[in-house]
Amino acid sequence: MTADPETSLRADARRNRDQILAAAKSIFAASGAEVPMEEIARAAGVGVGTLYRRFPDRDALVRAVAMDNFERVLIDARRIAAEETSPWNGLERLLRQSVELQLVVQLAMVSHRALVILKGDPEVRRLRDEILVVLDDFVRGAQAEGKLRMDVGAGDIAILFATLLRQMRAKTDEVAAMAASRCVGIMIDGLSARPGTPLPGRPITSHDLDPEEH
Amino acid sequence: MTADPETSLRADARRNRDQILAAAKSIFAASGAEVPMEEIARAAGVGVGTLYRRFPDRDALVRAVAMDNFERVLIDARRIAAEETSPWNGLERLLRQSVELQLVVQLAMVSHRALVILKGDPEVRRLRDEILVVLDDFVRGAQAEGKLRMDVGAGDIAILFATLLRQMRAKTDEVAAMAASRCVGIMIDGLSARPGTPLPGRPITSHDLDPEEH
DNA sequence: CCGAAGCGGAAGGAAGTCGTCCACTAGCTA
DNA sequence: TAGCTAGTGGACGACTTCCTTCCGCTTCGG
Repeated sequence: MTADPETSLRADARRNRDQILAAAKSIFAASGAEVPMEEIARAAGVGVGTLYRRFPDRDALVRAVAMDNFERVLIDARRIAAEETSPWNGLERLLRQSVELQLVVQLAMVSHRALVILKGDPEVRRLRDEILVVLDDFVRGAQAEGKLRMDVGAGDIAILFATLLRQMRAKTDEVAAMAASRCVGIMIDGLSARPGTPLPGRPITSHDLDPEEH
Repeated sequence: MTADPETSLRADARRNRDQILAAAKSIFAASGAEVPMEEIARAAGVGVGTLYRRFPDRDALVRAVAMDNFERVLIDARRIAAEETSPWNGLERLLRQSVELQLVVQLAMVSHRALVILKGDPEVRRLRDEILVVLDDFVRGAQAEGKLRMDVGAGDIAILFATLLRQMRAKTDEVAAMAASRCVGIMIDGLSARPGTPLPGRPITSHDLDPEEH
């Protein structure tokens, strides 16, 4: 809409902007969208003033991070879908390289604050929906080839991962770092179609995650 | 030490105390140990003043909740261990009736605040260690009977579980309620010993969870 | 070399939480 | 039933934490 806010920035300003976005991304993923602005600024190696110059308030920052990240994941997911002939393998790949995906899920489905902020933005909304469509395809495909248990939906997977990965990366110590990927591994094995215990209730679909009423 | 602070309370006071403990327990489990005192008071149906009369500060409340809950879980775990001949079945039962267990894990291993508070109390510490011993027994036993995958330790299970269930019960809506038990089900299937993908790193033991340095 | 864009971080202000205090209520005892 | 005292609730001031603005100084780029 407006004449490309990302060009026509002085070189150093441009660099700072990118650093802020990267820092915010990693911190949001690890600790949710409510962390102090100053912490983000520090992680980006800039002052708060700089952050606020570039993003007028927290909402703007969250929106920018979401846009950037959603796009990236969507591209990734589509690339994987194109490369991988087995939907199950694709799903697995998607889940394992999960740092990016985690943020999507975090922002789009878990963090209440983020949800409210992003809900208003139709463009973000559109990206979110496209991602869910792709995820749904993976799920249905993997089930069709008999690799994914039949009694789960895309919503189950989203919830599982969002909850799992959250807080996991917050700790810096080496045990915690290992824990995250191990948990993902266990979950994947739990999801695979092998004789196990049936789950209670019904599959949770991506549709169930839509915020209808609050 | 002091002459039993739980007797010699007026009947209504006693009742209030119990309600506070129950409310705190359920709220701590769902949202961690940092929720406002007023929220706990409200949930218990009393005023803040009453809460503070019974528990001088937040630390005292956390300690009391932990003691109560740890004892309960320890008794439970031992009862299950005695009743169940298969350690794997015992472990599964323990994990499924998880509300109590979740709080233990939350308090003892995840919440940083709670950790600091409880660390000083040798009695709590002792209970915690006993629970970990019992859990370790379950894990080793289940592995010995070939039901539990060999590449996990008690720490893996604790982390997985704590992270999973946290935040899960916060939402009241019916989808979220279902999600929790479904996630536990998936996790259990992921833990069971069947051909799956090996996990990265090494098993995380209960020892790894001890807070050595901070 | 100069002007303007950009920078950091101190500081004002808003929001929320803690724990105290005191006027009032209700169990227990005689 | 009456009185004593333990118990109660919630308003309130101190404090903390976070948001955002503002301004003197720095750095880029022409």
